[in-house]
Amino acid sequence: MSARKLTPTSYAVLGTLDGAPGTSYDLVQRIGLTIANFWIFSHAQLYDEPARLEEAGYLTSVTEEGGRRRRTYTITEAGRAELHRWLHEPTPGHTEVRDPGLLKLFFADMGDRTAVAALARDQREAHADRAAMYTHLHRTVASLMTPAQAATLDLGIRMERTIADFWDELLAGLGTRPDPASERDP
Amino acid sequence: MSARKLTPTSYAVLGTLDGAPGTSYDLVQRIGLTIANFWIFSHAQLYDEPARLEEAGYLTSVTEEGGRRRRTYTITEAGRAELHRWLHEPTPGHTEVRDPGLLKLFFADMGDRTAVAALARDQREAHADRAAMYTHLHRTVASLMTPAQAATLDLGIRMERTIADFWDELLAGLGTRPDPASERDP
DNA sequence: GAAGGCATGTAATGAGTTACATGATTAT
DNA sequence: ATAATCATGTAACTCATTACATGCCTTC
Repeated sequence: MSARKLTPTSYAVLGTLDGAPGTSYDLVQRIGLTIANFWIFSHAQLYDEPARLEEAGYLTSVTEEGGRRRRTYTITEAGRAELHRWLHEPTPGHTEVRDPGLLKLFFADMGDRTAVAALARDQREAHADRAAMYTHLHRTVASLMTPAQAATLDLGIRMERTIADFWDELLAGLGTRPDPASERDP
Repeated sequence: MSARKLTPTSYAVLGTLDGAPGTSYDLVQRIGLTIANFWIFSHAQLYDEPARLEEAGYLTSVTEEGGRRRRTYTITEAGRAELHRWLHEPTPGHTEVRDPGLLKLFFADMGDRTAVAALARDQREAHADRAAMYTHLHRTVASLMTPAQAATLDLGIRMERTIADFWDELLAGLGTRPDPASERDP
């Protein structure tokens, strides 16, 4: 029950367990379908973090007797209180857009047309695909989400579109003719 | 000179030192003004990582004799080769948008109008400010950047606007009149 | 010539990733 | 009944963050 500063990981776990208890594997599933779209937590983190939160008194767990000895976590009152405290406190920290493609662009030599164009094409496709995927998700499962969850997905769509457009325009700006080496559309 | 997988941090350092040698402090400055806008590396990382890169043969360093014993790093041929290899290799991994505000929204109870509205207002301001700041930066120092660097900044502006708009619309959707300090709904 | 801040670095701790390991379940 | 895959967890390692420590330079 030692004090420690909670991280975004902690709140992702607390928030996910609020409302329904679950095992680490459940967390992997629930978070994988939702939060992981914008903030990735590795599988192992979702095993470590609940253990820490239990140690801190924000969760309790029961371990299955037989077989796999699955551990199911439940949020405590203290956990719920901490979650709500966090929800109401001012939000510090700025948005990081950790995008490997963007990092590459930063160091790219615009003179190297082919390399930049290849990067731009890849990124455009990847982000357009993601935008489409989210849009589909939004249409199919929005009804199962809370309005707030649907809203985050909406932002996800907007951002992917913004990024896809950016690469698309960058590509156009390169004066790229359909490129000999590896083109798609006419 | 042991092999190891390089991380984005590694490439940020290699890329920044390509063209001009520098100390860790120089890295802090150069990266702080540019890359840190979308991908933050802590001060200590920029001391640790060059040491690792030297160990791996991608950098060499000379240490000042007197006083502070400053260590200046220079990229090696191997380092440059690795940087270029990376620049030309396909880019895996998807964009993470690590935004504490967004994480909060995900768990927010839309019924709690005041809390959501407060969050939305804060975020809208913060992102609008950032968009303005980047725009200013772009106008004033774009000429000092490579076109690729200016392009990343351009994306930064677009993203911040997208996010600011999102919060703005969310706020409007809550049926919020201009707000006297903290009201509830009619 | 003392105070305050910028420059420079390290140590301790904590978090995150990768790799490994194995138990259940399903499909063939 | 075997292979394949899903579910579950831990261990080892690498990275990142925070805190600390101190040197140097400016300014008053």
